[in-house]
Amino acid sequence: MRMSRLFLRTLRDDPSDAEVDSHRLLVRAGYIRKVAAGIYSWLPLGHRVLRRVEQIVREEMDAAGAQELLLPIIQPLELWQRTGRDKAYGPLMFKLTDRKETGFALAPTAEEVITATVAGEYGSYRDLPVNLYQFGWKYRDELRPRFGLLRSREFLMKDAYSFDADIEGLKVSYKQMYDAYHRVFERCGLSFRPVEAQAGEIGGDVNHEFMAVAAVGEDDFVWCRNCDYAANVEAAVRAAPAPTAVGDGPQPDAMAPEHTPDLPGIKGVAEFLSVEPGQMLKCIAFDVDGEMGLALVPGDREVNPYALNRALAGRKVRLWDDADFDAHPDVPKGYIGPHFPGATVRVADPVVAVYTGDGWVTGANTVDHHVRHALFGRDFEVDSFADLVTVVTGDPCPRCGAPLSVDRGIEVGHTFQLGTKYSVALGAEYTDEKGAQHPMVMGCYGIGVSRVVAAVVEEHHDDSGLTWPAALAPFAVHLLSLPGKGEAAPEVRAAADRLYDELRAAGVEVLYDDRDQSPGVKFADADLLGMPTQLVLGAKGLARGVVERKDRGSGERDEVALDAVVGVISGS
RNA sequence: CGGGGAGUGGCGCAGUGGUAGCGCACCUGCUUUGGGGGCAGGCGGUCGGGGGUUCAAAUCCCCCCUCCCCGACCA
Repeated sequence: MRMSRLFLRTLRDDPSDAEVDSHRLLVRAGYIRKVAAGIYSWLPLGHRVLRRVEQIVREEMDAAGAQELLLPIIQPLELWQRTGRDKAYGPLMFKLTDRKETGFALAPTAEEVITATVAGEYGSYRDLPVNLYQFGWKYRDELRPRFGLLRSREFLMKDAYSFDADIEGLKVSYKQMYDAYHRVFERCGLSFRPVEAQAGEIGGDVNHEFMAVAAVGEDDFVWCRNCDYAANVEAAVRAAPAPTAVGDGPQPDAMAPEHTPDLPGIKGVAEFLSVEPGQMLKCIAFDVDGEMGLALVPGDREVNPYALNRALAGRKVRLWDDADFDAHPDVPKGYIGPHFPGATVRVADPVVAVYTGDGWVTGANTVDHHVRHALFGRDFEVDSFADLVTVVTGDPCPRCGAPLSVDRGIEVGHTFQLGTKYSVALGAEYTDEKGAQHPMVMGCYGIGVSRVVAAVVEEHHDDSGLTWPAALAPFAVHLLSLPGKGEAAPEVRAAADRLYDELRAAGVEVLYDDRDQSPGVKFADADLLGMPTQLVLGAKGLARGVVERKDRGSGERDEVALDAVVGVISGS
């Protein structure tokens, strides 16, 4: 492509509304333009990158045995009502009506359509398994679109759906997708981890989010650098310390009340009483089926609500908020102790039972008072122990014991074992060998194709601009001609034209800067646009029969003989 | 939706009641040519929209819209 003809305008200044590097650079380099909040146009260079990611995903999906199809973006609302998800999504869906007032939605995802489609075609165990996928624009009216392509209202998603006869089949289909995802993100040049995620309302046993490690990511996730353990913060656990029995060692003094005026916070009390926050016992009130419960954790830790829910499986658990405290003026917020008489359920982190020699500093159940020397087994009891705390960096890995890390990540893909929720609701059933009817067992698998582009930029850029991995670059080579105005100018121009033609004839995709611009402009644009290899042909080089080559990523330069460069670049 | 901020030419910005400006980009000419050169000339803006105050509004008042940030939310 000749740059003189390319639809491109680079910006010298950063766009004022871009907060993150991927957004800033993709706009500045002329890859995308904003049309509305969270809605972008993909200009020619950006479009080529998007198509590259798409093609990588397509190849891996096909290799994994999935079949590509294309589902509609406009979907009848009636279909969503049959699964109840019109309400679950609510205002997140873009809705519209046709001239007959029939309701439609712009696809936020496609479980309903694909399940209805399969239900209409297949009905025998002989048909299964089948895995279908598409690349489709998805629409979600996010409360707050932000970070450019990272959280947009319109985005390109690869969504795949597997249909199996039973759970065992689903697990096979799931593994194929899981492995394919690894290959996709490796080929895209991302540093990523699949993390075990909290099973959401969709249900299903296994659920992975593929997180690209990035400081601007919106999700925290926990992972072990020593083994393969990785998990969403909500689902993450740590190796729990073993409780030691009461009475190991000398008993501390009896509980001693201390006056701690106007100090409802852990930090203030710890300073006031000259103890570490970790020596304090935090008692968090929650509601469980209308009863009051207490979650007991060390003062320097946070209660993980999801872990609390797991600990009380089967019961409805909700942490108290301000309204609950307002409704119970007898409960001394900020001064609750583990022995608070109003609580009927007590769940403690295992650390609470560990003998500390001096007991815990905790609330005295009276406003403005705390106590010292609260001892588990003597001064208070609990109903059960559970791993309740939110994991932090340095906690021991539950599998190998090595220190865990908590990092930010961008969710570039997810895989779900769905089960039969959609097949039951939409009648996707099959007849088995004996003539009995069963709902198909489904999985769904998404990759945010446009989000991958942004995630790759977050990982592959520098101060000067983009530094594309070869697999995603719009062009493999950026050829710059520097003819100058000297006598050699026509020769340089002709030699660059010839090189451009020869490279293309050899199958190399090349962006050719044939513009009548100063060298500085061409260099700056080449670095900004970020093709992996730059070839510079100027008068001096031509006189010596060489082209200068620069590797954009490393910045390394060398010279290649003009008559050898096509072979070197094309690898032939 | 709550809180904060901003809408002035394609991009970045200045302009607090009195003739709409600057840099970049774009066009013309000259000059320069290995890291966003210089000189000269030029095109381009109902100052987000509507209403109001005033002799006079980008500027003050009211309403609305859009965009950005923090939060809540998020398969």
